[in-house]
Amino acid sequence: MTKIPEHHPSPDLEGLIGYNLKRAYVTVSDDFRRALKHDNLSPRLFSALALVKAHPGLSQSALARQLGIERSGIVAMIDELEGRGYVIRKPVPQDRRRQALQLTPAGEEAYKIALGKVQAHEARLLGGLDAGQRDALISILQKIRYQKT
Amino acid sequence: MTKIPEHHPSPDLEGLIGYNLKRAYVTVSDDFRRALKHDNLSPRLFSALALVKAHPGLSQSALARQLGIERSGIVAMIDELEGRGYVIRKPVPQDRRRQALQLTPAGEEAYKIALGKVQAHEARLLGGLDAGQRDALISILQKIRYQKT
DNA sequence: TATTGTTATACTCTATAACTATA
DNA sequence: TATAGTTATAGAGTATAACAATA
Repeated sequence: MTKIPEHHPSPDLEGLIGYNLKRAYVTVSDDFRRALKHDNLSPRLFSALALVKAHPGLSQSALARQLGIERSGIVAMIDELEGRGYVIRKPVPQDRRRQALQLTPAGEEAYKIALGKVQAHEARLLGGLDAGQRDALISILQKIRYQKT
Repeated sequence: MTKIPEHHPSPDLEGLIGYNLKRAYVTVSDDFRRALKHDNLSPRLFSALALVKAHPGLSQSALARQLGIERSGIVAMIDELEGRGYVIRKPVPQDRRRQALQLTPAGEEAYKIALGKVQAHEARLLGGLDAGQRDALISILQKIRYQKT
C-alpha cells in the first residue's frame, strides 16, 4: 500500500507572513549549520565576525546594538571567538571602559573561508530564485527589519 | 552636541537572505507577542491552535510533523492548551496509542479572537507593503520552506 | 548620571534518548 | 518492527537585574 503523504496545513497560517518567515528561516538556518559544521560556526558567531570585520574597533555594546540583542549576551560569544584566536579585545586608552574588538589574522582567514561557504550555501539553497526575486526578497525583508514599530 | 546615529551594518550580512530572514522574523515575532500579550498566546501556541482547528482529530505526532518539530516537544504545549480549556485529548478507539486533538468551544472562541488580533498585527506591521509585495513575499517564503534540501 | 563590560540567573524553544503501550 | 505519547535531560539563544569601573 502506497503511503499517502501527510499534508494538511492551516490556510490561516499559510497566509501569515510571520509563520512563513519563521519556517523559511528554520530551513535556511538548518542548511547554514550543515554547511558550516566543519568550521563550527553558528549563524550568530558568523554574524559577529562579519560585523567586527566590517568595523574594526567596534565595542561590545555597539556589536550588541547592531545584532539587536542585549550586551550581556555578547560576552560569551566574544569569549568563544577570542578562545579560538579569531578576535581580540583591545583596551582603548581614551575610554578605559571599552574593549575594541578586532579580528586576528586567523580570524580574517576563518571569516573569509566561512563567507565563501555561506554564499555557496545560499546560492545552492536559493538557486530556485532568480536575481529579481532574490533582490525583491532582501528589499522587503529589510523594509520589515528597519521598520519602526 | 547632536548624537550621531549608530549605523554600521556589514555589507556581507546585509546581502544574505538568512540574516535578513532572521532579523525580519524577530521584528514580526516581537510585535506578535505584544499584540497577543493579553491573550497569553505565543506564536507557537497560536500555530498549534490553528492546526488543530483546521484538522480536528489530528494526532500529536502529526501536529509535530506539521510544525516541523519533534513530537516530544508537543506534550507540554498541549498540556498548556488543555490546562486552559482550549483543547482536549480524545482517545481513539481504533488506535489506542493515539490522542485525537480537538478544540473546545472555549478554544474555538479564543482562536477566533486571536486570529483577528494576529491579522490586525500583520496588517499594521506590514502596512507598508502593497498586496503584490505581500503575495510575492509569501510565495517566495513558501518556495524556500517547501524546498527539499 | 550614564555607559561598558561582566556575572548570575532564568526563561523559551528545541533536540536526543529512552521508556510504555500499542499496532 | 514501527509508531504514539511521554519523561528526563540538555543545549542554544536570549532576557533581566545587578555590580564595579569609568566617563
